[in-house]
Amino acid sequence: MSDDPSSYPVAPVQDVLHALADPVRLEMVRRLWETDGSVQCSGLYDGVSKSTASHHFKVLREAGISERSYVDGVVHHRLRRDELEAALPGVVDGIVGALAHQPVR
Amino acid sequence: MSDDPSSYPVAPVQDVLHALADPVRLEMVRRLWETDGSVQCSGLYDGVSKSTASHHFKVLREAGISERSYVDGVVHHRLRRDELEAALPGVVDGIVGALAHQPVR
DNA sequence: ACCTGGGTTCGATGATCATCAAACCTCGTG
DNA sequence: CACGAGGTTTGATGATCATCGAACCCAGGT
Repeated sequence: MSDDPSSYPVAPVQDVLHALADPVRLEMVRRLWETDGSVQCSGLYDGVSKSTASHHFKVLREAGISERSYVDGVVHHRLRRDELEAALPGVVDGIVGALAHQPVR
Repeated sequence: MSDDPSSYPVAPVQDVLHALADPVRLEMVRRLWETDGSVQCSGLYDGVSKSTASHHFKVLREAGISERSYVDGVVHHRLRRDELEAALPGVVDGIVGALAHQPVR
């Protein structure tokens, strides 16, 4: 019912960093990263409630990191790779890459 | 007085991101970035008190981002470029690069 | 010894934020 | 229409954290 857009321009670096500096959101981004295309909400988190997850999706969206779409009446998310790469070349790539080499938290 | 080390290993990605996701610290890193070598504390911030700055230095140090040294009885800081590049290739580079292209906050 | 300049630590305060449950919305299907 | 599955919004709560002043420490100089 809200009329907030399904995507925003990539926010200033600082806001993007803030969006990524949370374990739940970082994991969401990690899962989005390894999926080309879009994923259903429910597949992007565990360990937190639906409402908390929804909050995190909003933060990611408003930072211009992810984008929402409706597929078969169900909400999907995808990573805005190209826009991110244009605004912050190498950054998300490097972050997700480093995530792969370190113990899960 | 404290006996905390002058440098730490680069922390997990998430902690590094948290350390960078603050305007004061990000500016400190930006200034360190454009200086090869070490800088005196006082040259790395403005707009906050000494105690606040000291707090931010500690966060950066504990995340393994910067390193402390004593030159002429005065505290200096330098960016741990190589260690950061090894742990998070392209990340700090990309962040500071993006900072240059966006309005100051 | 006294001061001063440059940093740090402590304690307190206010702001931000992650989290949840409950109510709500919106489809699609029986 | 009623119901349920999947998300969102709201309001409240507790935790984290940025910020400051004040006290402190540690050199150098006078």
